[in-house]
Amino acid sequence: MSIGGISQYNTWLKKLSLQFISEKDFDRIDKTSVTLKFKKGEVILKQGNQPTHVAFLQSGIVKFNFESEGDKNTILTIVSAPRILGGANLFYKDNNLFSIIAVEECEIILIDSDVLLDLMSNNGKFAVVLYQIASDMFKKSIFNFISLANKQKEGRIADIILYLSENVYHNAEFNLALTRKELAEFACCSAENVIMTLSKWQTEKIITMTGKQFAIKNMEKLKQISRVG
Amino acid sequence: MSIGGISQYNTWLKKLSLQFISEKDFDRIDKTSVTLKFKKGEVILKQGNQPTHVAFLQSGIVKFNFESEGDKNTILTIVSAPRILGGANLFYKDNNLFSIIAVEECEIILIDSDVLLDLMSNNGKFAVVLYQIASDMFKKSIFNFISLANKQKEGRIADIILYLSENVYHNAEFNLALTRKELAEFACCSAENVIMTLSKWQTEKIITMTGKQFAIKNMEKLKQISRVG
DNA sequence: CCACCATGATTAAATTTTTAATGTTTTGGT
DNA sequence: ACCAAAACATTAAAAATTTAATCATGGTGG
Repeated sequence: MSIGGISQYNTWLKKLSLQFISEKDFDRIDKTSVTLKFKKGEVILKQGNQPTHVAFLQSGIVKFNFESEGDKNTILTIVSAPRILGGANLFYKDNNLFSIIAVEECEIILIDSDVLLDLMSNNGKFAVVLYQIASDMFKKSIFNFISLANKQKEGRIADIILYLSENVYHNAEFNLALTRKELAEFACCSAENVIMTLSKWQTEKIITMTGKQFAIKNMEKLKQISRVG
Repeated sequence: MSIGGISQYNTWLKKLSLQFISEKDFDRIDKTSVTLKFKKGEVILKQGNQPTHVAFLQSGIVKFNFESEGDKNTILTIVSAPRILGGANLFYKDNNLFSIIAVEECEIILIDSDVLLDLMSNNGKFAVVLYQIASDMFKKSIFNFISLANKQKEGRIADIILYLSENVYHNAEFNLALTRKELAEFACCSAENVIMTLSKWQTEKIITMTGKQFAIKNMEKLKQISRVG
């Protein structure tokens, strides 16, 4: 677990920030930030804790996990670097609504909320751009919600596979870091449903799976399943 | 349908805004705004349209309605005045993700997006406060999502009844403006499920219904149903 | 190196939820 | 006030989904 400032990296965040704030202001972020490494399964931000930092995902993939009574988990979304995390209750005194957990090895930059809030307050353009990023995350969560509400099992599983391909791995072939159980928590169905559906799709040559290696072979068909629901 | 500026009203919006921006800047909003009245069922912002305005709900109740293929509707949320609407894709070039429809007579103030965006860009504190309002709406939508994902029929129906009581009508007794079908679209189940469940609860003395008049008689029990799912 | 545990896979039974069919009541427009 | 349309209500059958039971496999730690 390494500790240090941001400036050692030529980060997406730095580039973004310097379009709106001065080098001097960015130094304030830099000096109050900490860089950490997380292994698969480690909790980055814990549900119920008081948020004091905004997390920036420098590399890796994380899941937003909501734990309800009786060890029941729901994965709200899965995102890959580069990404600002914790935008949901960013600058809220409220406790974290969900945990953020590493799905594969991650580098995280923790930024002091108060420093960032102060910079936003003094720079409207910077605030607006962060607002737009949060809006975009909100928009994606609306799509999840709609998929869940309107589609059944197969449509939902198709949706999360397409989501992972398009928004996380940026490729039709990828090394899936998630277990079937996690896919089920993401698609909001039982692990059996995921297993059965994926097996079926493999025999229908829509996808291929070898171990963790995953490939969408018939994108059109998968999108059709998503549309039909 | 009346047309005019905002300043005729001593609005929540005006009070909020003047904490952060000058009277002169507020005049810019005022001069480019339009006030409209909508009757029950009328569409305020239409799904798929290009957003050019941010809507402020001055009075009344609206639903966020997503229409999917085959006339299937999902109600994402229901909100009452005073409230900023359209925060989801506020300042986005994207088309509206959903329609906003009056559930009962509403007064709406349409504010030019570009004017508001310009004021935010020049006033970080104003931008931050609008960011926080959008965050709060996001948070509520997360709760909807989680309810939908984790609970079945009865838990979900309990959740929307509690939501309406707490967040829309602010009372355990209210004159419900929604039909059973709309309740079903909100709880994501069939109208039959809503009717059956509400009837059952009435015989169990958890609620009473006489026409549109609705009363929660056993709040503890209803909350327990929500918890158990 | 072997036992054990997590993961993946398959099936049948139980449960939940939707669909369809039907009738009654309420509401809104003329 | 009357009529048609919408909303409300109930039931049974059909479909979807979860639960439970069972087993194979592969990686990990003692």
